[in-house]
Amino acid sequence: MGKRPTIIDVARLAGVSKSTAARALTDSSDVNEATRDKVREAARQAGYERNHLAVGMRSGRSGLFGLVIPDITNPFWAEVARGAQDIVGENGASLLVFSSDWDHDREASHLRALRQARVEGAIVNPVSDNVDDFGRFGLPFVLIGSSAERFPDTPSIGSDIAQAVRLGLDHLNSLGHGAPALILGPRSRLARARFLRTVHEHCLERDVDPAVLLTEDSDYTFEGGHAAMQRLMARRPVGHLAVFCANDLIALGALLAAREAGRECPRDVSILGFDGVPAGAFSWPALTTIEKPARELGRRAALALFDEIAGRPQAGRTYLPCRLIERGSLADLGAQTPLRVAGAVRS
Amino acid sequence: MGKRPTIIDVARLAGVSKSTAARALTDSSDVNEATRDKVREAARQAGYERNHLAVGMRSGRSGLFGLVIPDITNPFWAEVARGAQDIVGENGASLLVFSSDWDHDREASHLRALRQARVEGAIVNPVSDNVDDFGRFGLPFVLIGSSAERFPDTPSIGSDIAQAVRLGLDHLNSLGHGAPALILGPRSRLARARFLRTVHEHCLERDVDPAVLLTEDSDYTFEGGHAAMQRLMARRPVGHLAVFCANDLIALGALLAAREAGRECPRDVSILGFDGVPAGAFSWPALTTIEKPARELGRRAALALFDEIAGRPQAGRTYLPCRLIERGSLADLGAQTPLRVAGAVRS
DNA sequence: GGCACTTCCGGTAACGTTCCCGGAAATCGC
DNA sequence: GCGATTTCCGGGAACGTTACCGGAAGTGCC
Repeated sequence: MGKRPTIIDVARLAGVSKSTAARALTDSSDVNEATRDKVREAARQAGYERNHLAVGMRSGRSGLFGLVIPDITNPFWAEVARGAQDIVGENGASLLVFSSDWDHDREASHLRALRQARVEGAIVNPVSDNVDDFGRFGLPFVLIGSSAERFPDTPSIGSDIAQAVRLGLDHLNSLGHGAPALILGPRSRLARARFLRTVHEHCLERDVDPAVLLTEDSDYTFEGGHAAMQRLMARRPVGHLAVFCANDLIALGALLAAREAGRECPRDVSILGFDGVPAGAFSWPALTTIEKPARELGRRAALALFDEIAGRPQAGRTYLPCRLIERGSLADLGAQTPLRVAGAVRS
Repeated sequence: MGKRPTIIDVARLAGVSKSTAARALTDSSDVNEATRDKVREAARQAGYERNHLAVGMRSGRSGLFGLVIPDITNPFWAEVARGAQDIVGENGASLLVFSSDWDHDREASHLRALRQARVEGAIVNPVSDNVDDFGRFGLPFVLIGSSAERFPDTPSIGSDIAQAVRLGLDHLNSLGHGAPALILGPRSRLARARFLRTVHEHCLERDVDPAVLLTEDSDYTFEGGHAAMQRLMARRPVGHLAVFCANDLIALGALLAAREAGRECPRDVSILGFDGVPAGAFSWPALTTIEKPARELGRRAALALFDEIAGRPQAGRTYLPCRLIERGSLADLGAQTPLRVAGAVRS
């Protein structure tokens, strides 16, 4: 339980000055091979481990990085965290992880903690304008997630929602579905607007009137999806109903609502999710979905951060492509006239 | 992009010495109210934020804590992380989070990083004997999870597997099931032994011969559970089959296997999980399971760590009780003679 | 053998903070 | 109004590390 050995102890043990010990323990070339070995052996013997607090103090580089996400418990963000963790770790640094719960004050407090810990940089999913303060301190940071779009001037990484929506729509079309019904997120969310806009564009490109689109609002939860699907089915009681959900939780809720209503998936309804959460693989039927590259998002954010610190300025925003995961929740309607609104009564 | 203001800048701005500024900014009483306000105002104006690196250096308290878990991507461990994060945050400190991937070398490297960062303490799910080294450095730490049982001398927190198993068994009994079939984890795992032992005890207490127990080995994965359930059904092709699975992923795999075999749950088979993963709530039928108090585990581990640091020595091992979550995967066989082996052919 | 040059090493300062100590001023007791 | 006490503040050192500077040997060359 004695104090931890310092470089001075090592130097004494090796019979050299602390300067020489420091040189030997770093990669400095100004040191004799023999003395380097002697110092290394002394360090090993003393159980010496470099004090990063002191290093950070002297060099200004703490070896610490920060990550502020809404909730580490959310599988998407956990993947992001893992990706960032891996890259940061590969560079010999450590990651401080915080959960903001989408709360302004919590975020502010976490950002302050990060600054006080003298992190070398941070990855943040912004929930407010706190990040502006952050930049003002001259701290390098990279934004992540769809909410980062509000800050076009700072480097950020996100999944390519437009590409993802097109991917889903095209896949639905190829299976013989027309423009699907939509269960969207809350009107306040940026991602919702982008989602909807892309669907509209996709419709127009195919001469489908977007006004014919069937949409319901939800709140990104299982229960919300469940309720929205019930409303949807009430509006389209007959015919095959294809639904494109704004996330997987909604889709899972919709799946339950359909089954409760006696509408079997994928026979009577087709449900397409968006996210790629693990739970989607275990549902019945397993959920066909569009997977956001969560871990890669975290990796790329960390990589961008290192680039920025190294003086390689980053582009405004990078979009990473999403991937379709075909499982069992979509019906193959065969070669059938597409471009019709799903569930529309054919006269 | 200028340098960050130091306490000396604040002192100069307030027209006092840095000693006085330091006193004013901490909770020291040896300072006049007026000058304290003056310093506080100067600090605010300068945008001063205490440098925790320097504080840690001087005081030996870095304000940093470590968490080493197998995988932050695993929902159980994410919950643990969240619990620890919350408690650490409430105490004004920050948490360094690492994923070991159950790998010896990665764990060793993460523990070294923690020591070099001069964390004040760590919470570790041990995958090897690396933690022994850790203790030797005099660093306070708390173990977490079932693998911590190998270290009876160091404080650790885990879920009460024996209580959980009894809870499941009793519940099954109350629903008219006899001793259920078991899908267990790998033979190398400690948790498996404890699980099996408790089932045996439970049987003996009720004059059931444990030899009659139907068991299959698995590997804690969805695919493993799927395969094990197929073997189980081949051994008991008729009658209601109740299965107690060692974790939820296994249970979800078993659910799929049953459905594929045309055995409907909960009509023909009853499946009980163990863990409380989110995916269990979204399956069909939703999985009845025994929930480990993951977040509370993380909270209690952090609390125990603070206690230990504060000089309040911790007990060897603490077991936290698990909770039954009733959903839809268990049949109610009614008041029927219990204590029979589920699925056994009645002659 | 003298000079320039390289190689290697030790001393010192600095990073930003807090703690200890001593001293000046103010207050108190009589 | 004078010593004793309290209140408040400044100076200096220390935490562990690395960067810089200067110097002492050793080497090569003519």
